[in-house]
Amino acid sequence: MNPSSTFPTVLRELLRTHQTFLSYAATHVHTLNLTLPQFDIIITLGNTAGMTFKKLGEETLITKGTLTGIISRLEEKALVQRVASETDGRSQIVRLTAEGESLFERTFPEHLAFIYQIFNDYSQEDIANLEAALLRLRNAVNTARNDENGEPVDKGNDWCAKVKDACKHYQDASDNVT
Amino acid sequence: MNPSSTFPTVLRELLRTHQTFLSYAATHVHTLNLTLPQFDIIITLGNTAGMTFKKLGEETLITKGTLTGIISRLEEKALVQRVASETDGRSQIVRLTAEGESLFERTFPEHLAFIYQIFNDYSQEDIANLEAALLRLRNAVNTARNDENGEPVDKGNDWCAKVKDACKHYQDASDNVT
DNA sequence: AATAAATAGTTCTAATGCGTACTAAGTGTG
DNA sequence: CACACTTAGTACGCATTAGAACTATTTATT
Repeated sequence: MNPSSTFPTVLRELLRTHQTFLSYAATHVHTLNLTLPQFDIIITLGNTAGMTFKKLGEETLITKGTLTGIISRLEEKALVQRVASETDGRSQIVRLTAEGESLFERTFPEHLAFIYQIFNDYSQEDIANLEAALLRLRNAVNTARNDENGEPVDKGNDWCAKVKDACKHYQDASDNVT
Repeated sequence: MNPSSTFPTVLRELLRTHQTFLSYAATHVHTLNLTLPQFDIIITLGNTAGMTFKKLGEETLITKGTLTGIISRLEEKALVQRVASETDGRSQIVRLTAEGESLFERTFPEHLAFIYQIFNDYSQEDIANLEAALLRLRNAVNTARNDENGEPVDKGNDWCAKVKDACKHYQDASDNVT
């Protein structure tokens, strides 16, 4: 295959890296008898007076419908609790129980240490560059999405050729791996 | 917060970017009445004589247990079919039906075009660099995983200080967002 | 050849994950 | 005040997702 990267391969690498990282993080979290999203909630609520479902969902990237179930299961484990908001009758405040706080303080540094091993060979600059590259990609996706909704992007002949080229690379790649 | 990136923030950005991209890709795939994993299968089998479950799972990063269900649903839609392997009594070959081939040829270029809009402002070099950065991170995760299983990584005083520092940054970040 | 070990898929369970519909409560406009 | 409209969270359906247990088949070992 052509040595230069094509956009399908870089996106496949995004999925692969994401999955590999989650799998790694899970090996630690599962020793706590928690799922990854559950631990994410614990971490997010740690050192906090609690927050609404809406805010919690924004922080953890979990949709509200999914969040209801996760919080309920954490409530069954007595790690978090729902408290009615005093200022808004629609809102629930989710916060850690004493047991949840205790778990957070006991396991969070340990978890950070576990994760930190990934970056043994990274300098501060390396990390910053990686984050910038990811942010650029995310912004590019959002730009594409907005263009999709608004006026269509300019799709000249150049664009068509590039897509066909990328298509060819992609199919070459899937061909020679029998 | 400190302007330099910490490893929790870069990993959060990895999740965010991943999610944003999937969400974008889904807007197109859903117009085909397919889920993202289902379309991934179609793409992977396109221009191919078919492959075993094992290979298909490796290509698409889907575990075998999950794959069974996805293939069954695609079979119900008459887009793929299971064929017993002639060389190995345990193996099933999954391949596109004529209808599946047709769908692939009709929609794949269109899908690439949709995805390609993301990279409007990327040069070939930008893409290669991004892929390299992701690959490096993935390799770093795998290294950490192996170190975890083998002899423990050197955890001197330096390491401890870094974790505490990162911990502090992380908590600062979650504090100043109410 | 007999047995043990590994492999390929299926089945099953618990927990996301997303989207839609729904209820309750707040907000805005006339 | 009456009305539509928005918002916060829940309920539900469908499709993953990982992991463990299971069956059938192959491979390795003696």
